[in-house]
Amino acid sequence: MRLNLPTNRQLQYFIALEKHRHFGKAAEACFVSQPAFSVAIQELESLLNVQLVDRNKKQVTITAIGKAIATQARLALTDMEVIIDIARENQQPLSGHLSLGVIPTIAPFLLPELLPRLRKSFPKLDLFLHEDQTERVYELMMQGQLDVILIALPYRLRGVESLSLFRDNFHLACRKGSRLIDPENYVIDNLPEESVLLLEDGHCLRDHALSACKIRSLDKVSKITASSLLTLVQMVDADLGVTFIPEMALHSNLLKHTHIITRPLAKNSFREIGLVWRKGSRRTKEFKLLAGQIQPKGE
Amino acid sequence: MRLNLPTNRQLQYFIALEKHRHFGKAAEACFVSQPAFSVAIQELESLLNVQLVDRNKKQVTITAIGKAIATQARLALTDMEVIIDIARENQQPLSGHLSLGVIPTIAPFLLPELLPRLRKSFPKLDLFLHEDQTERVYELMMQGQLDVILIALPYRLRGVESLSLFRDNFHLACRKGSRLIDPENYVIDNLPEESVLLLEDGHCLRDHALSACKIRSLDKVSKITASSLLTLVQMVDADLGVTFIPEMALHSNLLKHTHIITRPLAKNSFREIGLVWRKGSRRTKEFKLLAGQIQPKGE
DNA sequence: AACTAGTGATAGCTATTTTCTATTATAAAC
DNA sequence: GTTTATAATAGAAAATAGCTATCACTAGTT
Repeated sequence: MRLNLPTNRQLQYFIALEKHRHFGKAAEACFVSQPAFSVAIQELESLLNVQLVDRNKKQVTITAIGKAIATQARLALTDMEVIIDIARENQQPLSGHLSLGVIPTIAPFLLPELLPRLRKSFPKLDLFLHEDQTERVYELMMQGQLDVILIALPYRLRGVESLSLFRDNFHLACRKGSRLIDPENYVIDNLPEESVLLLEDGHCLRDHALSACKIRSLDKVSKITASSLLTLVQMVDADLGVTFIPEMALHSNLLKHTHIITRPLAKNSFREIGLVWRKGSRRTKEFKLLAGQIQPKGE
Repeated sequence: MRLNLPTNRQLQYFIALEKHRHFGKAAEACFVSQPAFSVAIQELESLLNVQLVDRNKKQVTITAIGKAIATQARLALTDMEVIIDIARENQQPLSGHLSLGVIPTIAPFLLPELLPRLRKSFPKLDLFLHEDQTERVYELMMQGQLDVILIALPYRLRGVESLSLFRDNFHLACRKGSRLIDPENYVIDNLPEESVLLLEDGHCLRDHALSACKIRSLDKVSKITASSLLTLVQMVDADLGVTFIPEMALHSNLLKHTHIITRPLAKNSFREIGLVWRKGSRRTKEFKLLAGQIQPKGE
């Protein structure tokens, strides 16, 4: 029989193990159970007839030969990926599978317009969407689960390249005739205590809004938070407070059937919408092309 | 999910297809059925979303992109093999799996002594033996089915390296008191017609013996042939003819309980025993070590 | 010493993937 | 117009990979 080669799976698992030095964690990173992972590592060891890891001590140690093999394994897997790249380069750009992460404060405002346009311009594109907060889509991207993410900047990210698409200005939003504020003539710092409503922690919009409105004291911020823009708007409509809404949301029907009015903030009160991908990704060209398709809404 | 890579299997199949330009033959070379093979190629095409082969015409043609991918695939598989090599280099030489091909006119005379010696010196060696004629073991070796072969030289081979181990002299063998020949004083060319018995075609011993005895005319050679040395000896014992026996066979019990006597031929009447492997094999060192273990019998 | 937490291995079962045999479809050759 | 050669398809069987639950071992703790 032909010489038995290690499988990609076994090598991927082993490389994960070398990185995490922990079976359980490496297994998790590979999205398999720990037993399945352990078995795969054992298979690899028995196939190569070599001990790759020391499990003697409390901690996992990769043997010397294990390290050498991990290095070569990375090479082999990279070669495999190059096969994919060659195949993809041969195709039209933006065709085939592409997984895009979008944060919840962008998705409902940009996607309804973007998706039909993409479908029309790139009919062979098989888009997979994942909506989650910045931290989560970033992690998924770095793990290779997502190809590219559409998020709001600034955001502290490492190992990425990004393209800034456009500014998204913040607007003050309050109920018409609010007892809290006169929208035509107000000073943030004169707002009553706890009258600024924001999204709950984890949403970058919370931080961006805070930074945009240049609030001095967190006392102005309500302890009550909303878990979605929709809820937030409902709270403002009930005059429980005021908030700051990104411009792209204004052109949606988020504020329809409410008594909320909005006023622009100062010109430098904005978040930036950006497309972000892993540094050195082989699909950079495609991402730039994709970026060109993403326009601020309603202009 | 993590980016799906092509499997080694798919790449191996595709490389075979690129070589044979024929689904059925490539499948056979991979030791799978044609449907399984076809399915694997289709899987690869669908995974890469690229057409690798043109099946339009009567003949299979690899597309341009297919050729590029085949090249990269060979790279990737070589990397995989290097993993195996690294693992093996780390082990003792002559340990783990080794498949050895031996021809039938050597195996019964050298192996009974060789195998116990190997088992003792290299207890971790897991030897797989295959006995067949030179042409066949050579083919199996070139296909990667066998690592190394033990055969008689000279033999026309391409793409191999070899190590000559020792000379194996031919001896005349005839029944004691044969009516055909006086073993103490004979001339080959005076032998009666069809009195030289040889193995059937395909056995290299037939050609080596013919060349060793320097026979002038094929008229001396019997039309009756034997398919094994044992049969040949029985025929000589029945005084149906004479033959030429390699020295290693004399020290076996092949001639026990027969009335056959043997006489050395001229000094330059010999075949050479050699160990042969694929050119550039990464296990060359081991093969040379193995060669050192193979001794002429009974000296 | 017994207990607990942490970690990797093992067992038994299920789901998925791969392969096989048999058959079909299609195009060229006689 | 049949025959031949070749690859694709269907459906069952076999092999592989995965999961949950559990065990076994080690190191600290009580």
